[in-house]
Amino acid sequence: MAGAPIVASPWSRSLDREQERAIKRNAVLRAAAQLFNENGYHATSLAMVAERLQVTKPTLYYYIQNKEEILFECVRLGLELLRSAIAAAAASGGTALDKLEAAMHEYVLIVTREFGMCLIRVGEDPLPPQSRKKLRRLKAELDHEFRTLIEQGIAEGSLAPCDPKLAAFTLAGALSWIGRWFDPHGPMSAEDVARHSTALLMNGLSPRPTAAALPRRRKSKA
Amino acid sequence: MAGAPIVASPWSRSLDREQERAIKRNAVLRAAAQLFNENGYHATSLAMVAERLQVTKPTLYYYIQNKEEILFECVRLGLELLRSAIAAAAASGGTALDKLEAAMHEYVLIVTREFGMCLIRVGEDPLPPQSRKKLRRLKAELDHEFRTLIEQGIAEGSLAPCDPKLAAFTLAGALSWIGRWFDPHGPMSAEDVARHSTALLMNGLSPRPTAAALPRRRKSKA
DNA sequence: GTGACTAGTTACCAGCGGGTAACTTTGTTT
DNA sequence: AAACAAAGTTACCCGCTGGTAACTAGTCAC
Repeated sequence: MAGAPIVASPWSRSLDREQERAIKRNAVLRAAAQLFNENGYHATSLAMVAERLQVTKPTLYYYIQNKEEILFECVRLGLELLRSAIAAAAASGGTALDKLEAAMHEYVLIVTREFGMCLIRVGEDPLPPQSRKKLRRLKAELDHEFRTLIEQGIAEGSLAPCDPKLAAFTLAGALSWIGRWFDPHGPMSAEDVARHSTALLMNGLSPRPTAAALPRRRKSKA
Repeated sequence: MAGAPIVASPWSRSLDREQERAIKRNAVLRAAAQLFNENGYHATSLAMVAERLQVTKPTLYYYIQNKEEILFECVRLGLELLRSAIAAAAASGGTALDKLEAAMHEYVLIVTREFGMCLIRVGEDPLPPQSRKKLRRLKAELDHEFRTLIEQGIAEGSLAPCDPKLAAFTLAGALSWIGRWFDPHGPMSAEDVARHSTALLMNGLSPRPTAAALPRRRKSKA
Protein backbone atom coordinates (compact mmCIF):
# COMPACT_ATOMS: atom_id res chain seq x y z
CA MET A 1 0.00 0.00 0.00
CA ALA A 2 2.36 2.76 1.23
CA GLY A 3 5.12 3.72 -1.16
CA ALA A 4 8.80 3.28 -0.37
CA PRO A 5 9.89 5.51 2.50
CA ILE A 6 11.51 8.70 1.25
CA VAL A 7 13.73 9.25 4.27
CA ALA A 8 14.98 6.57 6.62
CA SER A 9 12.33 6.55 9.27
CA PRO A 10 12.98 5.27 12.77
CA TRP A 11 10.66 2.46 11.80
CA SER A 12 12.47 1.72 8.55
CA ARG A 13 11.78 -1.90 7.80
CA SER A 14 14.55 -3.82 6.18
CA LEU A 15 13.93 -4.22 2.48
CA ASP A 16 14.24 -7.97 2.31
CA ARG A 17 11.70 -8.19 5.11
CA GLU A 18 9.14 -6.49 2.98
CA GLN A 19 10.26 -8.45 -0.02
CA GLU A 20 9.85 -11.75 1.74
CA ARG A 21 6.48 -10.67 2.96
CA ALA A 22 5.46 -9.85 -0.60
CA ILE A 23 6.69 -13.24 -1.75
CA LYS A 24 4.66 -15.01 0.89
CA ARG A 25 1.62 -12.96 0.12
CA ASN A 26 2.00 -13.93 -3.51
CA ALA A 27 2.25 -17.57 -2.51
CA VAL A 28 -1.05 -17.23 -0.70
CA LEU A 29 -2.65 -15.77 -3.79
CA ARG A 30 -1.23 -18.45 -6.05
CA ALA A 31 -2.29 -21.29 -3.81
CA ALA A 32 -5.75 -19.79 -3.47
CA ALA A 33 -6.04 -19.27 -7.22
CA GLN A 34 -5.15 -22.90 -7.84
CA LEU A 35 -7.75 -24.10 -5.37
CA PHE A 36 -10.37 -21.72 -6.72
CA ASN A 37 -9.71 -23.12 -10.17
CA GLU A 38 -10.05 -26.67 -8.93
CA ASN A 39 -13.09 -26.31 -6.67
CA GLY A 40 -14.60 -22.91 -7.27
CA TYR A 41 -14.57 -19.93 -4.96
CA HIS A 42 -17.26 -20.79 -2.44
CA ALA A 43 -16.29 -24.45 -2.28
CA THR A 44 -12.75 -23.49 -1.32
CA SER A 45 -12.29 -22.83 2.37
CA LEU A 46 -9.47 -20.79 3.77
CA ALA A 47 -8.48 -23.83 5.76
CA MET A 48 -7.78 -25.60 2.48
CA VAL A 49 -5.60 -22.75 1.31
CA ALA A 50 -3.74 -22.79 4.58
CA GLU A 51 -3.27 -26.53 4.40
CA ARG A 52 -1.76 -26.37 0.95
CA LEU A 53 0.74 -23.84 2.27
CA GLN A 54 1.41 -25.91 5.37
CA VAL A 55 0.32 -23.18 7.76
CA THR A 56 -2.78 -22.51 9.82
CA LYS A 57 -5.75 -20.45 8.84
CA PRO A 58 -5.11 -17.32 10.90
CA THR A 59 -1.68 -17.07 9.32
CA LEU A 60 -3.35 -16.19 6.06
CA TYR A 61 -4.93 -13.21 7.73
CA TYR A 62 -1.47 -11.91 8.33
CA TYR A 63 -1.08 -11.39 4.59
CA ILE A 64 -4.61 -10.71 3.44
CA GLN A 65 -7.61 -8.99 4.89
CA ASN A 66 -10.31 -11.46 4.02
CA LYS A 67 -11.34 -14.04 1.48
CA GLU A 68 -12.79 -11.51 -0.87
CA GLU A 69 -9.51 -9.67 -1.10
CA ILE A 70 -7.85 -12.86 -2.24
CA LEU A 71 -10.20 -13.31 -5.15
CA PHE A 72 -10.09 -9.65 -6.00
CA GLU A 73 -6.32 -9.72 -6.25
CA CYS A 74 -6.29 -12.93 -8.26
CA VAL A 75 -8.72 -11.55 -10.80
CA ARG A 76 -6.99 -8.20 -10.88
CA LEU A 77 -3.63 -9.84 -11.53
CA GLY A 78 -5.15 -11.94 -14.28
CA LEU A 79 -6.60 -8.87 -15.94
CA GLU A 80 -3.37 -6.97 -15.51
CA LEU A 81 -1.41 -9.73 -17.21
CA LEU A 82 -3.80 -9.74 -20.13
CA ARG A 83 -3.82 -5.98 -20.46
CA SER A 84 -0.07 -5.64 -20.55
CA ALA A 85 0.27 -8.54 -22.97
CA ILE A 86 -2.18 -6.97 -25.38
CA ALA A 87 -0.60 -3.57 -24.99
CA ALA A 88 2.80 -5.08 -25.74
CA ALA A 89 1.45 -6.78 -28.83
CA ALA A 90 -0.17 -3.56 -29.99
CA ALA A 91 3.14 -1.74 -29.59
CA SER A 92 5.03 -4.28 -31.69
CA GLY A 93 5.61 -4.00 -35.41
CA GLY A 94 3.76 -5.42 -38.38
CA THR A 95 0.20 -5.11 -39.60
CA ALA A 96 -2.72 -4.93 -37.22
CA LEU A 97 -3.39 -8.52 -38.17
CA ASP A 98 0.06 -9.52 -37.00
CA LYS A 99 -0.41 -7.63 -33.77
CA LEU A 100 -3.78 -9.21 -33.20
CA GLU A 101 -2.37 -12.64 -33.82
CA ALA A 102 0.38 -12.02 -31.31
CA ALA A 103 -2.12 -10.70 -28.77
CA MET A 104 -4.31 -13.74 -29.18
CA HIS A 105 -1.37 -16.05 -28.75
CA GLU A 106 -0.36 -14.40 -25.49
CA TYR A 107 -3.96 -14.37 -24.37
CA VAL A 108 -4.07 -18.13 -24.50
CA LEU A 109 -0.81 -18.51 -22.61
CA ILE A 110 -2.15 -16.35 -19.81
CA VAL A 111 -5.58 -17.92 -19.40
CA THR A 112 -3.90 -21.29 -19.05
CA ARG A 113 -1.95 -20.12 -16.01
CA GLU A 114 -3.33 -19.75 -12.51
CA PHE A 115 -4.29 -16.10 -12.32
CA GLY A 116 -5.62 -15.91 -15.83
CA MET A 117 -7.46 -19.15 -15.30
CA CYS A 118 -8.94 -17.77 -12.10
CA LEU A 119 -10.20 -14.77 -14.00
CA ILE A 120 -11.93 -17.05 -16.47
CA ARG A 121 -13.18 -19.82 -14.21
CA VAL A 122 -14.27 -17.77 -11.23
CA GLY A 123 -14.44 -14.19 -12.40
CA GLU A 124 -15.64 -11.25 -10.36
CA ASP A 125 -19.14 -12.60 -9.81
CA PRO A 126 -18.76 -13.57 -6.14
CA LEU A 127 -17.42 -10.14 -5.19
CA PRO A 128 -19.44 -7.25 -3.79
CA PRO A 129 -20.62 -4.61 -6.27
CA GLN A 130 -17.91 -2.13 -5.35
CA SER A 131 -15.06 -4.49 -6.16
CA ARG A 132 -16.83 -5.68 -9.26
CA LYS A 133 -16.99 -2.17 -10.55
CA LYS A 134 -13.24 -1.73 -10.33
CA LEU A 135 -12.65 -4.99 -12.13
CA ARG A 136 -15.20 -4.17 -14.76
CA ARG A 137 -13.30 -1.01 -15.45
CA LEU A 138 -10.16 -3.03 -16.08
CA LYS A 139 -12.13 -5.40 -18.26
CA ALA A 140 -13.49 -2.51 -20.25
CA GLU A 141 -9.99 -1.17 -20.85
CA LEU A 142 -8.89 -4.56 -22.01
CA ASP A 143 -11.83 -4.89 -24.33
CA HIS A 144 -11.13 -1.44 -25.68
CA GLU A 145 -7.55 -2.26 -26.59
CA PHE A 146 -8.67 -5.43 -28.25
CA ARG A 147 -11.36 -3.65 -30.18
CA THR A 148 -9.06 -0.86 -31.25
CA LEU A 149 -6.72 -3.43 -32.70
CA ILE A 150 -9.55 -4.90 -34.71
CA GLU A 151 -10.74 -1.51 -35.90
CA GLN A 152 -7.25 -0.62 -37.02
CA GLY A 153 -7.02 -3.89 -38.89
CA ILE A 154 -10.25 -3.25 -40.72
CA ALA A 155 -9.28 0.30 -41.61
CA GLU A 156 -5.91 -0.94 -42.72
CA GLY A 157 -7.40 -3.71 -44.81
CA SER A 158 -5.47 -6.47 -43.10
CA LEU A 159 -8.68 -7.67 -41.44
CA ALA A 160 -12.01 -8.56 -42.96
CA PRO A 161 -14.71 -5.98 -42.24
CA CYS A 162 -16.98 -6.94 -39.35
CA ASP A 163 -18.65 -5.50 -36.27
CA PRO A 164 -15.61 -4.77 -34.08
CA LYS A 165 -17.48 -5.00 -30.80
CA LEU A 166 -19.01 -8.39 -31.43
CA ALA A 167 -15.84 -9.64 -33.07
CA ALA A 168 -13.82 -8.73 -29.99
CA PHE A 169 -16.35 -10.50 -27.76
CA THR A 170 -16.46 -13.61 -29.90
CA LEU A 171 -12.71 -13.77 -30.25
CA ALA A 172 -11.98 -13.19 -26.59
CA GLY A 173 -14.68 -15.71 -25.78
CA ALA A 174 -13.16 -18.43 -27.89
CA LEU A 175 -9.77 -17.87 -26.30
CA SER A 176 -11.13 -17.47 -22.79
CA TRP A 177 -12.97 -20.75 -22.95
CA ILE A 178 -9.67 -22.52 -23.32
CA GLY A 179 -9.03 -21.63 -19.69
CA ARG A 180 -12.05 -23.73 -18.81
CA TRP A 181 -10.90 -27.06 -20.16
CA PHE A 182 -7.16 -26.74 -20.45
CA ASP A 183 -5.19 -29.06 -18.20
CA PRO A 184 -1.51 -28.20 -17.71
CA HIS A 185 -0.82 -31.88 -17.14
CA GLY A 186 -2.70 -32.88 -20.29
CA PRO A 187 -1.21 -33.99 -23.61
CA MET A 188 -1.25 -30.63 -25.37
CA SER A 189 0.96 -27.75 -24.39
CA ALA A 190 -0.48 -24.28 -24.05
CA GLU A 191 1.69 -23.26 -26.98
CA ASP A 192 0.16 -25.91 -29.21
CA VAL A 193 -3.34 -24.90 -28.29
CA ALA A 194 -2.52 -21.24 -28.82
CA ARG A 195 -1.16 -21.87 -32.29
CA HIS A 196 -4.05 -24.00 -33.47
CA SER A 197 -6.79 -21.81 -32.02
CA THR A 198 -5.47 -18.54 -33.34
CA ALA A 199 -4.96 -20.06 -36.76
CA LEU A 200 -8.51 -21.34 -36.83
CA LEU A 201 -9.95 -18.02 -35.73
CA MET A 202 -7.87 -16.18 -38.28
CA ASN A 203 -8.84 -18.34 -41.21
CA GLY A 204 -12.34 -19.42 -40.29
CA LEU A 205 -14.01 -22.70 -41.02
CA SER A 206 -15.04 -22.41 -44.61
CA PRO A 207 -12.20 -23.13 -47.00
CA ARG A 208 -10.18 -20.27 -48.46
CA PRO A 209 -10.25 -20.65 -52.20
CA THR A 210 -6.61 -19.88 -52.81
CA ALA A 211 -5.27 -19.59 -49.31
CA ALA A 212 -2.11 -21.56 -49.98
CA ALA A 213 -1.32 -19.80 -53.23
CA LEU A 214 -1.72 -16.20 -52.09
CA PRO A 215 1.07 -14.41 -50.29
CA ARG A 216 -0.21 -13.43 -46.84
CA ARG A 217 0.44 -10.23 -45.00
CA ARG A 218 0.13 -7.93 -47.99
CA LYS A 219 -1.55 -4.67 -47.23
CA SER A 220 -4.34 -4.22 -49.71
CA LYS A 221 -4.77 -0.53 -48.99
CA ALA A 222 -2.73 1.82 -46.85
CA MET B 1 -39.18 -41.98 -11.66
CA ALA B 2 -41.78 -44.77 -12.05
CA GLY B 3 -43.31 -44.97 -15.51
CA ALA B 4 -46.99 -44.34 -16.23
CA PRO B 5 -49.20 -47.02 -14.65
CA ILE B 6 -50.08 -49.70 -17.17
CA VAL B 7 -53.39 -50.68 -15.59
CA ALA B 8 -55.55 -48.49 -13.40
CA SER B 9 -54.33 -49.27 -9.93
CA PRO B 10 -56.43 -48.62 -6.86
CA TRP B 11 -53.95 -45.87 -6.22
CA SER B 12 -54.18 -44.53 -9.74
CA ARG B 13 -53.32 -40.85 -9.49
CA SER B 14 -55.20 -38.56 -11.74
CA LEU B 15 -53.12 -37.58 -14.71
CA ASP B 16 -53.38 -33.86 -14.30
CA ARG B 17 -52.14 -34.26 -10.74
CA GLU B 18 -48.89 -35.71 -11.97
CA GLN B 19 -48.81 -33.20 -14.76
CA GLU B 20 -49.23 -30.29 -12.41
CA ARG B 21 -46.57 -31.72 -10.19
CA ALA B 22 -44.22 -31.92 -13.16
CA ILE B 23 -45.00 -28.35 -14.05
CA LYS B 24 -44.23 -27.18 -10.53
CA ARG B 25 -41.06 -29.18 -10.41
CA ASN B 26 -40.02 -27.56 -13.63
CA ALA B 27 -40.78 -24.15 -12.18
CA VAL B 28 -38.44 -24.97 -9.30
CA LEU B 29 -35.70 -25.89 -11.72
CA ARG B 30 -36.21 -22.78 -13.81
CA ALA B 31 -36.21 -20.45 -10.85
CA ALA B 32 -33.12 -22.13 -9.46
CA ALA B 33 -31.35 -21.95 -12.82
CA GLN B 34 -32.06 -18.24 -13.04
CA LEU B 35 -30.69 -17.63 -9.57
CA PHE B 36 -27.67 -19.82 -10.20
CA ASN B 37 -26.96 -17.78 -13.31
CA GLU B 38 -27.27 -14.55 -11.39
CA ASN B 39 -25.37 -15.45 -8.22
CA GLY B 40 -23.60 -18.72 -8.80
CA TYR B 41 -24.44 -22.08 -7.29
CA HIS B 42 -22.99 -21.80 -3.81
CA ALA B 43 -24.08 -18.21 -3.37
CA THR B 44 -27.66 -19.19 -4.07
CA SER B 45 -29.53 -20.49 -1.05
CA LEU B 46 -32.60 -22.64 -1.29
CA ALA B 47 -34.42 -19.99 0.67
CA MET B 48 -33.81 -17.61 -2.22
CA VAL B 49 -35.25 -20.10 -4.67
CA ALA B 50 -38.25 -20.60 -2.45
CA GLU B 51 -38.75 -16.88 -2.09
CA ARG B 52 -38.78 -16.33 -5.84
CA LEU B 53 -41.50 -18.95 -6.10
CA GLN B 54 -43.42 -17.47 -3.18
CA VAL B 55 -43.23 -20.63 -1.13
CA THR B 56 -41.18 -21.77 1.83
CA LYS B 57 -37.99 -23.75 1.75
CA PRO B 58 -39.29 -27.18 2.77
CA THR B 59 -41.81 -27.01 -0.05
CA LEU B 60 -38.96 -27.35 -2.49
CA TYR B 61 -38.07 -30.65 -0.93
CA TYR B 62 -41.45 -31.89 -1.99
CA TYR B 63 -40.32 -31.68 -5.59
CA ILE B 64 -36.61 -32.30 -5.37
CA GLN B 65 -34.33 -34.39 -3.21
CA ASN B 66 -31.59 -31.89 -2.48
CA LYS B 67 -29.76 -28.93 -3.87
CA GLU B 68 -27.40 -31.05 -5.89
CA GLU B 69 -30.25 -32.68 -7.73
CA ILE B 70 -31.44 -29.25 -8.82
CA LEU B 71 -28.14 -28.37 -10.41
CA PHE B 72 -27.77 -31.81 -11.90
CA GLU B 73 -31.13 -31.53 -13.62
CA CYS B 74 -30.48 -28.00 -14.84
CA VAL B 75 -27.19 -28.99 -16.42
CA ARG B 76 -28.63 -32.19 -17.81
CA LEU B 77 -31.51 -30.31 -19.41
CA GLY B 78 -29.09 -27.80 -20.90
CA LEU B 79 -26.99 -30.57 -22.39
CA GLU B 80 -30.05 -32.37 -23.64
CA LEU B 81 -31.28 -29.26 -25.42
CA LEU B 82 -27.92 -28.80 -27.10
CA ARG B 83 -27.63 -32.42 -28.10
CA SER B 84 -31.02 -32.60 -29.73
CA ALA B 85 -30.47 -29.28 -31.50
CA ILE B 86 -27.20 -30.45 -33.00
CA ALA B 87 -28.67 -33.80 -33.92
CA ALA B 88 -31.53 -32.04 -35.66
CA ALA B 89 -29.12 -29.82 -37.57
CA ALA B 90 -27.07 -32.85 -38.58
CA ALA B 91 -30.19 -34.55 -39.89
CA SER B 92 -31.17 -31.59 -42.04
CA GLY B 93 -30.20 -31.15 -45.67
CA GLY B 94 -27.36 -29.27 -47.30
CA THR B 95 -23.62 -29.50 -47.06
CA ALA B 96 -21.87 -30.26 -43.81
CA LEU B 97 -21.01 -26.59 -43.70
CA ASP B 98 -24.68 -25.68 -43.85
CA LYS B 99 -25.48 -28.17 -41.12
CA LEU B 100 -22.69 -26.87 -38.96
CA GLU B 101 -23.85 -23.32 -39.42
CA ALA B 102 -27.36 -24.30 -38.39
CA ALA B 103 -26.03 -26.17 -35.37
CA MET B 104 -23.96 -23.19 -34.28
CA HIS B 105 -26.92 -20.90 -34.63
CA GLU B 106 -29.10 -23.09 -32.44
CA TYR B 107 -26.25 -23.48 -29.99
CA VAL B 108 -26.24 -19.75 -29.34
CA LEU B 109 -29.99 -19.61 -28.88
CA ILE B 110 -29.81 -22.31 -26.23
CA VAL B 111 -26.88 -20.99 -24.20
CA THR B 112 -28.70 -17.68 -23.92
CA ARG B 113 -31.65 -19.32 -22.16
CA GLU B 114 -31.75 -20.39 -18.56
CA PHE B 115 -30.83 -24.06 -18.69
CA GLY B 116 -28.19 -23.64 -21.35
CA MET B 117 -26.83 -20.64 -19.54
CA CYS B 118 -26.69 -22.63 -16.33
CA LEU B 119 -24.69 -25.31 -18.11
CA ILE B 120 -22.21 -22.67 -19.21
CA ARG B 121 -22.05 -20.43 -16.18
CA VAL B 122 -22.16 -23.04 -13.44
CA GLY B 123 -21.40 -26.35 -15.09
CA GLU B 124 -21.01 -29.67 -13.35
CA ASP B 125 -18.07 -28.60 -11.21
CA PRO B 126 -19.90 -28.30 -7.87
CA LEU B 127 -21.38 -31.80 -8.18
CA PRO B 128 -20.00 -35.00 -6.66
CA PRO B 129 -17.84 -37.19 -8.93
CA GLN B 130 -20.61 -39.66 -9.63
CA SER B 131 -22.98 -37.07 -11.05
CA ARG B 132 -20.17 -35.42 -12.91
CA LYS B 133 -19.39 -38.64 -14.69
CA LYS B 134 -22.91 -38.93 -16.05
CA LEU B 135 -22.85 -35.37 -17.29
CA ARG B 136 -19.42 -35.78 -18.79
CA ARG B 137 -20.79 -38.67 -20.78
CA LEU B 138 -23.47 -36.42 -22.19
CA LYS B 139 -20.90 -33.77 -22.92
CA ALA B 140 -18.74 -36.29 -24.72
CA GLU B 141 -21.65 -37.35 -26.91
CA LEU B 142 -22.32 -33.75 -27.75
CA ASP B 143 -18.71 -33.12 -28.60
CA HIS B 144 -18.68 -36.22 -30.72
CA GLU B 145 -21.62 -35.09 -32.82
CA PHE B 146 -20.04 -31.72 -33.27
CA ARG B 147 -16.73 -33.20 -34.25
CA THR B 148 -18.30 -35.65 -36.66
CA LEU B 149 -19.96 -32.76 -38.42
CA ILE B 150 -16.61 -31.06 -38.82
CA GLU B 151 -14.92 -34.21 -40.04
CA GLN B 152 -17.63 -34.72 -42.62
CA GLY B 153 -17.21 -31.16 -43.77
CA ILE B 154 -13.50 -31.56 -44.22
CA ALA B 155 -13.89 -34.84 -46.08
CA GLU B 156 -16.58 -33.28 -48.21
CA GLY B 157 -14.46 -30.23 -48.96
CA SER B 158 -17.03 -27.76 -47.67
CA LEU B 159 -14.80 -27.03 -44.68
CA ALA B 160 -11.18 -26.00 -44.53
CA PRO B 161 -8.91 -28.78 -43.28
CA CYS B 162 -8.02 -28.49 -39.60
CA ASP B 163 -7.69 -30.56 -36.45
CA PRO B 164 -11.32 -31.55 -35.84
CA LYS B 165 -10.92 -32.01 -32.12
CA LEU B 166 -9.41 -28.65 -31.41
CA ALA B 167 -11.69 -26.97 -33.91
CA ALA B 168 -14.73 -28.37 -32.15
CA PHE B 169 -13.39 -27.14 -28.82
CA THR B 170 -12.56 -23.69 -30.09
CA LEU B 171 -15.86 -23.33 -31.87
CA ALA B 172 -17.96 -24.56 -28.99
CA GLY B 173 -15.92 -22.34 -26.70
CA ALA B 174 -16.56 -19.21 -28.70
CA LEU B 175 -20.27 -19.92 -28.73
CA SER B 176 -20.43 -21.03 -25.12
CA TRP B 177 -18.81 -17.86 -23.90
CA ILE B 178 -21.75 -15.92 -25.22
CA GLY B 179 -23.74 -17.45 -22.41
CA ARG B 180 -21.42 -15.68 -20.00
CA TRP B 181 -22.07 -12.13 -21.03
CA PHE B 182 -25.37 -12.23 -22.86
CA ASP B 183 -28.15 -10.27 -21.21
CA PRO B 184 -31.69 -11.07 -22.38
CA HIS B 185 -32.69 -7.53 -21.46
CA GLY B 186 -29.75 -6.04 -23.36
CA PRO B 187 -29.84 -4.26 -26.71
CA MET B 188 -28.95 -7.24 -28.91
CA SER B 189 -31.27 -10.15 -29.46
CA ALA B 190 -29.94 -13.68 -29.22
CA GLU B 191 -30.72 -14.04 -32.90
CA ASP B 192 -28.53 -11.09 -33.81
CA VAL B 193 -25.65 -12.39 -31.77
CA ALA B 194 -26.05 -15.85 -33.26
CA ARG B 195 -25.93 -14.52 -36.80
CA HIS B 196 -22.89 -12.33 -36.29
CA SER B 197 -20.88 -14.85 -34.32
CA THR B 198 -21.44 -17.77 -36.63
CA ALA B 199 -20.58 -15.61 -39.62
CA LEU B 200 -17.34 -14.48 -38.01
CA LEU B 201 -16.34 -18.01 -37.07
CA MET B 202 -17.13 -19.25 -40.54
CA ASN B 203 -15.15 -16.62 -42.38
CA GLY B 204 -12.36 -15.86 -39.96
CA LEU B 205 -10.69 -12.57 -39.30
CA SER B 206 -8.27 -12.21 -42.14
CA PRO B 207 -9.91 -10.95 -45.30
CA ARG B 208 -10.96 -13.41 -47.96
CA PRO B 209 -9.30 -12.30 -51.16
CA THR B 210 -12.28 -12.69 -53.42
CA ALA B 211 -14.98 -13.62 -50.97
CA ALA B 212 -17.67 -11.52 -52.58
CA ALA B 213 -16.89 -12.62 -56.10
CA LEU B 214 -16.68 -16.35 -55.54
CA PRO B 215 -19.81 -18.48 -55.37
CA ARG B 216 -19.91 -20.12 -51.93
CA ARG B 217 -20.98 -23.62 -51.14
CA ARG B 218 -19.25 -25.29 -54.07
CA LYS B 219 -17.91 -28.71 -53.30
CA SER B 220 -14.29 -28.78 -54.33
CA LYS B 221 -14.06 -32.54 -54.09
CA ALA B 222 -16.68 -35.22 -53.65
C1' DG C 1 20.92 -9.53 27.27
C1' DT C 2 16.84 -6.86 26.50
C1' DG C 3 13.19 -4.57 24.53
C1' DA C 4 10.38 -4.39 20.30
C1' DC C 5 8.56 -6.23 16.48
C1' DT C 6 7.49 -10.22 13.29
C1' DA C 7 5.25 -14.48 12.30
C1' DG C 8 2.75 -17.83 13.60
C1' DT C 9 -0.15 -20.77 16.85
C1' DT C 10 -4.36 -22.61 19.59
C1' DA C 11 -8.88 -21.99 20.84
C1' DC C 12 -12.94 -20.00 20.06
C1' DC C 13 -17.32 -17.54 18.32
C1' DA C 14 -21.33 -16.37 15.37
C1' DG C 15 -24.07 -16.83 11.53
C1' DC C 16 -25.69 -19.13 7.76
C1' DG C 17 -27.42 -22.70 4.93
C1' DG C 18 -28.83 -27.47 3.99
C1' DG C 19 -31.82 -30.59 5.59
C1' DT C 20 -35.68 -32.78 8.69
C1' DA C 21 -39.77 -33.70 11.89
C1' DA C 22 -44.13 -32.86 12.83
C1' DC C 23 -48.13 -30.27 12.16
C1' DT C 24 -52.03 -27.84 9.31
C1' DT C 25 -54.65 -26.99 5.35
C1' DT C 26 -56.65 -28.13 0.96
C1' DG C 27 -59.12 -30.94 -1.98
C1' DT C 28 -60.64 -35.32 -3.98
C1' DT C 29 -62.96 -39.76 -3.72
C1' DT C 30 -66.40 -42.78 -2.32
C1' DA D 1 -69.81 -36.45 5.46
C1' DA D 2 -65.88 -39.22 6.25
C1' DA D 3 -61.59 -40.56 5.13
C1' DC D 4 -57.41 -39.92 3.21
C1' DA D 5 -53.75 -38.24 0.60
C1' DA D 6 -51.44 -34.15 -1.32
C1' DA D 7 -49.26 -29.79 -0.61
C1' DG D 8 -47.31 -26.69 2.27
C1' DT D 9 -46.03 -24.55 6.81
C1' DT D 10 -43.56 -23.56 11.30
C1' DA D 11 -39.93 -24.59 14.13
C1' DC D 12 -35.87 -26.65 14.67
C1' DC D 13 -31.01 -28.89 14.36
C1' DC D 14 -26.25 -29.37 13.02
C1' DG D 15 -22.06 -28.78 10.69
C1' DC D 16 -19.20 -25.80 8.37
C1' DT D 17 -16.64 -21.66 7.46
C1' DG D 18 -15.23 -16.94 7.78
C1' DG D 19 -13.26 -14.33 11.07
C1' DT D 20 -11.14 -12.93 15.80
C1' DA D 21 -8.76 -12.75 20.43
C1' DA D 22 -5.11 -13.89 22.95
C1' DC D 23 -0.95 -16.19 23.44
C1' DT D 24 4.07 -17.79 22.06
C1' DA D 25 8.41 -18.47 19.57
C1' DG D 26 11.76 -16.44 16.84
C1' DT D 27 14.70 -12.39 15.34
C1' DC D 28 16.72 -7.95 14.95
C1' DA D 29 18.93 -3.58 16.73
C1' DC D 30 21.52 -1.73 20.23
